[in-house]
Parts: sequence; C-alpha cells; structure tokens
Amino acid sequence: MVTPGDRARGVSGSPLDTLDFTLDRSSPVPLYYQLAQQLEAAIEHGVLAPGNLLGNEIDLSVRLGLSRPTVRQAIQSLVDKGLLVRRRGVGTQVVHSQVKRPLELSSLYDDLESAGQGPTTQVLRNERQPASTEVAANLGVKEGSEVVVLERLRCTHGEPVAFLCNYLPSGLLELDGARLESTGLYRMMRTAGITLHSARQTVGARSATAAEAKRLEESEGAALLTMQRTAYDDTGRAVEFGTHIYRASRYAFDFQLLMRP
Amino acid sequence: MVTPGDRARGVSGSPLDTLDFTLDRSSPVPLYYQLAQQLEAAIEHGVLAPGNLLGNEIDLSVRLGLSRPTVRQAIQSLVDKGLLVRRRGVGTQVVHSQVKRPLELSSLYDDLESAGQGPTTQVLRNERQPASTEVAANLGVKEGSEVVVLERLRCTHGEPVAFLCNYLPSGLLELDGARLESTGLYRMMRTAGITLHSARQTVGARSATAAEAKRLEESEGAALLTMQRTAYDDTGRAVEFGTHIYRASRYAFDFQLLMRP
DNA sequence: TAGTGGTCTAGACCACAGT
DNA sequence: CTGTGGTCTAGACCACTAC
Repeated sequence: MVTPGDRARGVSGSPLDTLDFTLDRSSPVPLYYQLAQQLEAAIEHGVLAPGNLLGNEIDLSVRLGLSRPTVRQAIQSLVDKGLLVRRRGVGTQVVHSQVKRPLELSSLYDDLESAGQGPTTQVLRNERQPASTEVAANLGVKEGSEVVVLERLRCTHGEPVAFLCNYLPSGLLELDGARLESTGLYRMMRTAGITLHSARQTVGARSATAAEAKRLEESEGAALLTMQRTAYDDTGRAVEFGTHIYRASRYAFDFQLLMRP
Repeated sequence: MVTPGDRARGVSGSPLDTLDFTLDRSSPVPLYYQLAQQLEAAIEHGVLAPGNLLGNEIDLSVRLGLSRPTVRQAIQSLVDKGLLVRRRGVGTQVVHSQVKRPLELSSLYDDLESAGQGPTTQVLRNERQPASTEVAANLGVKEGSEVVVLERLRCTHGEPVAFLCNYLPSGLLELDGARLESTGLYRMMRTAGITLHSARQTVGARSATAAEAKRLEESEGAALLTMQRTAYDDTGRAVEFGTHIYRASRYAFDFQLLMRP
C-alpha cells in the first residue's frame, strides 16, 4: 500500500532516507551546523539532486534524534545560502540551478589565485600621511588625521593587471612589505583578526591616461575598469578605502548577488 | 546604588527602555517581524545610535510579553541585515556605520528612477528566436529551443545611457511593448509573480566599436562598461540572461556586498 | 562571579497547498 | 481532508566576556 506520505516523497522515497548523518553531541560544533554541512555535502555531491524533496521536518528531526527547531535552523541556513527552497504545504526542495558560488568580498589576489594565474605583487608605496577630504569621508575619520596609504601593482605572467591604491586607518594593522607582496591585503586583515563584514563598491570604466597606460603597459586611451570600495568590519567601522584600476583586456569582475525578500 | 546591570546598559540606561513597542497579536504580520520593523525604524531615526547596547534578550522578551526565541528571531533578522552586532558576553549593539543600503539586483530602470533622472526606454526588438549555444547554456534550456530576445535603448535627458539585450525563456512572461517602454523588465517580472532570488554577474569594460559608438552617441574607442547577467527565481531556475552595454561617462554600478561568515 | 548571547528541547497552534 | 512549513512558547544548559 502507498500512503499519501510516500507519494509526497516520490515513489522511490527521498534520497535522504538512504543517507545516514553522523551527529557528534560531544563536539563543540553545533548540531544544526553539523547537519547543515552534511546536507550541503549531499547536495554538492549530487546525492540530493535539484528538485528533490527533503521530506518533512518532523520526520527528519525524529530520525536524527533532534528537535524540530534545530533541524529547521540547519535547513534555514541552507535556504539562506540559496541551496534549498521551502514551500508551505509542499515541502523543502533542492534548487534547480547549480549556482553555488557564495557572495564574497572579491579580493583580486584570491580571484587570480583561484583562477590559477599565480599573481605577483609589487609594493610601490607604503607610508603614512594625513587624510584628504575624500579619504577622511570614506574612512569616517577626521580630515588630516594620519592614515596608511598603500600603492601596489599586481601582475600575472609578468604582465600588469591592476594598479591598487588603498587607504587604511592608522594603527589598524602592521603592513609588512614582504608579506604584502606574497599575499593579499584582505588575507592579511583576516589573519590579524579583522573580520570583514560588508563593503560598498562603485564600478565604472574610463579611458587610460598616458601615465596610467604606461604603468599598466596599455596603450593610451585603452578601456580601463575602475573600482572604488569602502570595506567595513563586523562592528560597522570602515577599515579600508581603495581605488583600483584594472586592465579591462585582462580582468573582469565576476560575482553573485542574492536578493532577500 | 548602581547595579552591574545598570552599568552594562550605561548609566542613563538603554535608549530602548524609553521606547514603547506596539505589538498586534491579531495581525497576520508575525510578531518577530513587527518587532524587527520597529527596531529598524528606531535605528533609522537615530533613537538607537551607533554603539548603543540593546539590553539583554531576556529582559526585552519579558518587557514585551514575548518568548526569548521570538525576540531573538527579530534581532537576528537585523543582524543579517547588518544593522546590529551580537557579542557573546557583551550584548547586542547598533553598528557604527550608517551603511544601510540593502544588496539588490540592480535594475537600471530603478536605479535611474530613484536617482530622479526620469529614464525613457525604446524597444528596438521584441521577438522569438531559437536559442544560440551561449544563450541556451546560460538559461539552462536546450540549444535551438525558442526564447524571447529583447533589445532596448535606455536614455535620460534625451541621451542614450545603455543598450540592453536580454533573453528570456519562452512562455515565462508576456512582454507588452508599451509597458516595457514605461517600466523596467524586472518590475514587469515582479508584477507577473516572478520572484527574483539571485543573479550571477560579470562586469567588464572595453572600447566602443563603430556601431556601438553610433548607437550610444559616443565616439569610437570610448570606454564602455559591459555587464552580463543571468538571473534566477526562488526555485533556482534561470529566468533571464542579458548582455548590457553602458556609456561609462554616464553610468557606474554602485552596490553593496555582504559577507556571511 | 555575574551577565551575556549561543544552543537545544518538546511541545503547540496556524496558514497554505494539494487531494 | 491531510501534510507541509511558519510561528510561538517556556523553559534549560553552555561558552564566552568582563570585572
């Protein structure tokens, strides 16, 4: 006999039924997080295919020996990531597309590294100076107060890709030139315990001036991609303001936007 | 006498203490949402200044006649929005910066309209055709299957700003030319009950070809901003793929990124 | 040591979708 | 009608922070 519940999960049952999750209650990792990770892995590996129903939350909580709110918390975190969709009266399904890339503060160094291009960085300038009106406004400090100014040239395969000019509040971070050349600024900030939280970006384009063209080994008038960004930590304090210029022939921004209704 | 609790909230107490929230239990609006909205309004209006502590969740729940999980849900939604920060052992505070603009799927029409520029749109093309390899891959449909192709020229103050080329799965939406000229594509999709959920974007730059320059009233070789986007609805199905070209002299992308740890 | 948020439980009732 | 997710309650214990 086939009960309504069987039909709801499909005749062959939810793929989740054959999956066993291992929960370690003695672990410091929260239970909802352990469950979320294993669900995400199942989706990633295709065990849960797009469109598959997860089965209802009550059954799942009973089967796992968890309370329903805990299971909900795990599922909700994946809904927030865009991996699952909930529909009242229907159930929870895996989304149909395989858009997995999370939204991140794009760090050029990380972008290039993950693309396997082996970037190198040349620090052109690393010193302290009084903040200009524009820099002060963007960093939320007083005009004329001391800030660190950083100018870098980033290359791949021996050719320039971008010219990066950044301003940081003085005293926030020790900027060692050698480490700056071997890793990205954002990675250094993370290592220093600064947790980036959000950023405001403006992306535009313009033609290269003679000086810019020379620096980036482009021809004068070539199209350049420009980006201005202010980054904030988790308390909302501005921790970086930068103006970046990219060779459009060698770089483009690639990112994902999420809408929250 | 000053108790530790008084000190924790500051000598004058949390500004929240003098605020009265009105909760309507008969309303269909969830209680946590009512609370979240009123908290957000208090922050927006400066009643809760950056750095202010909210007071602990237990007291708040008692004072409001709600359970702690409900209060937590309200607070969590504002933490997700980046308006509040929680610190274990410390409390919940308002973030220090006034970065409030939410992350959104930027619709050029909405952008221009909110900037008060009064955009106009000219529909150059609106017809069905078989999907090319590229379009099919981006929309997740079979190559050669019918899609709607839409070409529009967007202007402000009588001058072109952007040339927009979009592809939509056939049968998704009725595209009335007149309405397309008076509103944006995204707004039409929302009206038709399609809830956009996420999008993948690539932003780059290049020099204008002769044809592009003519169409956008630029000079040949001028810097153009290019954007390619695939948008997905809440089930993860691709609902739009587009290639947009903007006059860099008249438009730039402005958006906020949020990091989720 | 005291206060905070972080996690978890075991129930409950409701609104909505599909039959 | 049944089954689903959406919301809500009233407790509990733990980990971290500051004093």
